[in-house]
Amino acid sequence: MDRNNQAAVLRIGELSRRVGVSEHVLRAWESRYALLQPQRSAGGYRLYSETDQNRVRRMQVHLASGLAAAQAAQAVLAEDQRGASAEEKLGTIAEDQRGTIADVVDAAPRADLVDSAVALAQALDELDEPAAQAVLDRLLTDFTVQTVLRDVLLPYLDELGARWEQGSASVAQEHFASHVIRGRLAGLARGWGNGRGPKALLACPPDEMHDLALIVFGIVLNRGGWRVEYLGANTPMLDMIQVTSQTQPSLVVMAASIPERFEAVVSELTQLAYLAPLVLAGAGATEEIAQRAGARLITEDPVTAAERLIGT
Amino acid sequence: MDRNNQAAVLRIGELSRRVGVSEHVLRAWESRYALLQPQRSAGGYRLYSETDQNRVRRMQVHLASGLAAAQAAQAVLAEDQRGASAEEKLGTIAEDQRGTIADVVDAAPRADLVDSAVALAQALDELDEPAAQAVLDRLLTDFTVQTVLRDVLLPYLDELGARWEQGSASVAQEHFASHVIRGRLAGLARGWGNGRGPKALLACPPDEMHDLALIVFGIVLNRGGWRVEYLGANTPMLDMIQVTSQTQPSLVVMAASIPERFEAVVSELTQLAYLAPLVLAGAGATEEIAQRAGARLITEDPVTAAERLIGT
DNA sequence: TCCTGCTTGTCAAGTGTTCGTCAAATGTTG
DNA sequence: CAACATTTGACGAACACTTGACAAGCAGGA
Repeated sequence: MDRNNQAAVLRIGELSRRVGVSEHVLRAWESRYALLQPQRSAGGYRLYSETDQNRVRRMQVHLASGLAAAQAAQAVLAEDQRGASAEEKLGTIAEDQRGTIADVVDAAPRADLVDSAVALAQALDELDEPAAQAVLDRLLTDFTVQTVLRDVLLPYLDELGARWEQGSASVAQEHFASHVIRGRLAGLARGWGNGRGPKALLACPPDEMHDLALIVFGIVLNRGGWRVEYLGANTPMLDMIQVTSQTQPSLVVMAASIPERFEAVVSELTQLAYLAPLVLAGAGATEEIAQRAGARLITEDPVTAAERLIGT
Repeated sequence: MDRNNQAAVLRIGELSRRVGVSEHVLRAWESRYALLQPQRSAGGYRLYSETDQNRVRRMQVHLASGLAAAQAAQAVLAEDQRGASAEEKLGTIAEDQRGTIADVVDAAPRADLVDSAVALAQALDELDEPAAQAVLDRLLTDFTVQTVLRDVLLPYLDELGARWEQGSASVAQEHFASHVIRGRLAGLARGWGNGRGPKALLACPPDEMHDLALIVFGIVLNRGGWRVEYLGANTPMLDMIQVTSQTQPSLVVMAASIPERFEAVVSELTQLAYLAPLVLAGAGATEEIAQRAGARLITEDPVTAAERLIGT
């Protein structure tokens, strides 16, 4: 609604910086596929709006999912035709919901998954919570939790992280998306301490703030019958050691996004590995550190790793 | 309000010094983009007001975010057009603040509430997630959401914070409790961007990490029909300003636990207050800062404050 | 297997625009 | 009188535009 009549204020250089696509390519996409139709300044400079920025983002999603440029652009334009505004999007999705009641295991075709992934990325980028929740509702009725986590949420988080590093995602977008996703994950995690299966203790080492993938791991583990005890991001090693010796979990999992987080506490990790089987995970987990600490290593994505652990 | 008819007293040199923009550039922005329309002294000297100074500041914000000068100026002027309406709304909100306490009907006797609060604290302290969830389930069926938030969760969080400061709560306990509570709150917050009521933008200033009370505030606001847009802890002021000017909320609420968080960004808060009615909340919100920033103040607990705002 | 043709990202050259900066000559303030 | 401002006009670096071409990658066919 409020977002419809947007000011066209971005010149090509800035847009290029924000989305990480070269100016040449932006112009090529415009002339070859009519992906963008920027306004022009008095002197003939292209002026892009937020909508244009968004189109480019969706273009990138499609490219990443393997489409050729021409088809990716076509898909973006087709999406726009179906209703660019978030409100309309929500309506469309709501209507669609009566069709498929989801025959247990991923009955819906793969294409729907990609569509939804794109719609989710768009809604989150636009800070549109209702649309994002609607897409997530849809996903969780149409597909298994594992599929949604592995093929939609984790890839989106990776992509967001990458955009964040290159400066093309704003802090606001990152916070907003994290909050929405964290909320959904919390819902899936509810009661994961319950049950009679083996118990896993999950946490991130000091200064590590990214715990979403670890929560995903815990959720899948729990669905396989495990009990989960969760201490979250940035947990002091002293607490880890105390809690471990107190509650005696069958497994301790620590995740970090960069090796430095583990390296800073190798000696404590070693102690911890004495108290319970220890697994290091995340992009920060290296063979070398695991060996030094006497721990095991997880290199796959959290969902696959957890499934392996529960023997599915 | 007091911003409309301001004394125009700054000569160009002084303004230049204050905002760190050369006199040449100030004149260029005036002639090229009509960013400023200073009054003139008898002899033809430019005389600027606080409003002009503010405009320059916002111009700088947009430049810093990568816009070209012409577009940055265009954005500032567009904001001004809407700024007026935001001022009016602030008056409306002030009127709505008549006192109504609304102790809604709670089915179960008060004693049960206290019992449950104690049981919850115990379960959380013992890292017993199933027990904590069970108590929360019970509470939420027996009492209103508002009551649970105001009389159980918020007091527990306060107490935990206090124990934390004096060192009698472990990091593990603090993390665990935060995670469980955050998960429940996220469930209650689901879909809070939905609806047709006025929209509130919620966030914490840079370096402020405690956002649970702010989420509580948003939940109660949403139950009163408001839409909530949530950016969470540690949000850069640049993002606040951008999102505010983009989405035009009826109200912006920022919360911090200590005054330093606000002090560090007073000038940005002032800019923000110009874009939309601004409210400061939390233990860090002081009368003095609110006045300097041109913001309002919330001193009560989040639940009561939100109820007041929605006129319950 | 090689060839062919299409797609798509990249580059260059030459021209035009934007915007901060500067200078010169003149006037105002206190 | 010193310090401060005014206007006009112009300059150059950074930025952007268009046109046209080129090469890597990849499909399909002989």
